[in-house]
Formats: sequence, structure tokens, C-alpha cells
Amino acid sequence: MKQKGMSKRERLASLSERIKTDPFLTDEELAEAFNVSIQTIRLDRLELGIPELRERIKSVAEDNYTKVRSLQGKEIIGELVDLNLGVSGISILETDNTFAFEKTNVVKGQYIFAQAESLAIAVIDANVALIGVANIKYKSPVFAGDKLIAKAEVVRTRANKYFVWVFIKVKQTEVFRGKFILVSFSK
Amino acid sequence: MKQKGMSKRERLASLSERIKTDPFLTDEELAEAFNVSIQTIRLDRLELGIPELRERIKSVAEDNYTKVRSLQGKEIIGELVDLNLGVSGISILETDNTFAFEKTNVVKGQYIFAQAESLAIAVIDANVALIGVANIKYKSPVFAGDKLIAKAEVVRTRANKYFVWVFIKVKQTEVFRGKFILVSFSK
DNA sequence: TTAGTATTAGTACCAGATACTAAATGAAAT
DNA sequence: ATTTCATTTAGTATCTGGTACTAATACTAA
Repeated sequence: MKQKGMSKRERLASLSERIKTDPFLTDEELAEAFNVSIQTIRLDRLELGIPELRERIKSVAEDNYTKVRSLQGKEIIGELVDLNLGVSGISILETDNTFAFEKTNVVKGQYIFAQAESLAIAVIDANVALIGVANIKYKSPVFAGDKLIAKAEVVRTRANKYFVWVFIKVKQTEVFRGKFILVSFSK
Repeated sequence: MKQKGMSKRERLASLSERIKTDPFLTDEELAEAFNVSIQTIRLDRLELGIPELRERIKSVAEDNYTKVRSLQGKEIIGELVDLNLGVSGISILETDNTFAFEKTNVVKGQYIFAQAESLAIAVIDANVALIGVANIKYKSPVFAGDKLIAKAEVVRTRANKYFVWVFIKVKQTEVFRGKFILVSFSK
């Protein structure tokens, strides 16, 4: 994929684009791709303020290490700030643009749902599975940066079934409500 | 956090534990922590088959790079295998244990929901926001390893509102159904 | 005391850089 | 055609966090 006769401006733009899409490229590989010397690539990076390969890899690793742990590894989405086991609970989720659609900056419903679901499960604290849900409603869109405050309440317990209501608000305004039916699991 | 008078066996066990929980530790830091020389740490790593810091960081970065992109970066959860814009769509999601609760191996509802929601949005393909949802139902638990096949159908369009039904099956068995109300966004 | 293991020390080497100096090349302006 | 300045290339010393290897020393159990 050699690109000859490129102006410096073009190369700089293309370079940062490439590194953004693939942060694992060495200066040597980049030098070959652009058909310039390694030194030129280094000068370009210096000019663009792009750190060296190892730093890039490290930051990808660090960013994701925490993010992956907190988004997919952890059982609770959002921070549990109050818990009254079997009765009620409150969690807070600070959103940012990684939770949102790029174009619109609207937070994806899946994260709001995840906060509600995980809070509902935390309140029960048993080997539960979410089997039924009803009456979910997104009342108004949530934007990146909004701080979601979720409140859960156990409204009824019957045999191994738990009925939990979860409300999520952004600054007093209700943005989501859902009724979850949790079924405790045979051990 | 110095640990003196540890046997080799103890150190080896503790070492791999530490590196597992924090892969960003250099040999030097480890040597200080265990109060042994750097060479000892290197011999230990060699014996345990633990790669060097840079390799560790790189593999964390690579593992997560794809995972994070596909789970939180991408707009669609699951692979879109069929799309009839404005009418219907099918997506497939192969689950694994990263989607599930550790203890029970039951896939978290949030991922199933995310697949359904993102498919519903893909079928509409407009600047939509998910505002209302109704009649969601998880019919039976999904386990890590199950292959989820989601089908979406647009059942009604009224002004800027779209009513989309999504069914998810695992081997002919319906595990989820949901009716989404999507509202197209003012540009 | 000795054998064998564990540990430490030191050297040469590597990748992928930084930081720096110096030279060569190219294009535009005079 | 020559000067001038930006761009590019070349080369050296240095850094980090290692590998691979050899050799010496310390510890421990028989």
C-alpha cells in the first residue's frame, strides 16, 4: 500500500488517521507504508504529538483494562450507593460518549437497561435469573454526560419470584421505568 | 509490601497471582515486592511461562481492542446476517462466558436486550432514539455458548414512530420477545 | 562435608524508541 | 542559474525492559 508523491500535509493527516485505526503499527511499518524514512515518521509523530508505539499500546491496554472490567466483567453497572437488601437500592451511573451513538450523542438504551437490571439483581442478592420483564418505558432520551440515578424497590415477593420496580432519573426528570420479574435459581 | 522468608513455591504462586491481577508490573517492581533480585524474578517467569511485561500489555491491549470495539464501540451487537430496510432483519450473537454471570453461567439480560435493541434500530436506519418499550419478555435463561438468533419486524409506522417486534431464539426455542417503539430524531 | 538447589551477578544483545547533530535533497523565489 | 528555506535522510548516543547466557555464591538437606 505504498503512497508516493504525497505532500507533507497529506501524509500527516493520513498518518494520524492510520495510527488511530491501528495503534499497533511500528515506525518501521509506517515508514514503509508511506515510502519515507523512519526518521521522517518520527518527526511527523513529534509534530503531531503522537506517542511511541509502546505508549500507545499501553494506553489502549490501560483504558480497556478498567473499562472492560467495569462494563462487562463487573456484575453491577453503575456505582451502588445505597442498598437495603431485599427492599431497595440506589445506583449512580455517570455516562460519557463511549455509551452513546456517535452521531446523536444519545446514550444507548442497553446501558440504561443494564444499570436497571443489575441494580434489580443486586437488591435481591440471590442466585437469580431475569426471566420476565414488563412495563418498561424510556420516557426521554439521555445524553452523554448525564448522571443517571437509579432507584429500585422490591414491591412483591411470591415463592421464588421477585417483583422489582426500577426508576431512573436525570436531575429529577424520570427517563426510564421498568418492572422486573426475577426468578431465583435452583442451586 | 515486602514479603520475607517465603519459599520458592510460595513465591511462584504469589507471583503468578500478582501478575494476573496487575499485568502492568515490571520485573524490577516485582523484585522489590518479593525482596529478591531481578534475575530471580526472570527465572521465575521463565519457569512459569509468563511472558515479559511488553508482551503482557500487548495481549491485554489486543484482547480488549476487538472486544471493546465490538461490545461498546459498535452500533450493532451481534452479526447482521439479513436486512430488509424498513421491514425486517436478522442478527446472530454467539455468546461466551464473558457475557455471563460467573457463578451461574447465565447470560446477562443486558446483552440479550442490547442485541434486540440494536437490531431494531438497524432495521429502521434513521436518526432514531429508543423512547418506549413494551411487552418485553425473557422466556427462558440463556447460557454461555448459546447462539442467539434475533429476528426483527417492523409492524407499524405512524408519523415518526416505528413499532418493531424482536424475537430471539436459541435452537428453535424462543428466549426473548420485545416490542420496541422507536422515535425518529429531529435532525 | 558434600551434593544439589536457589539465588545473585554480570555480560552481550535486542526492539523500538528519544534526543540530538549534520548532511543531502527539493522546490520556489529572486 | 543561484540562492534560500523547508523537508528529508543519516548517523550517533542513550533509554527501558527485557532475552540468553555464563559464572559465582549462598542455602539447605543428606
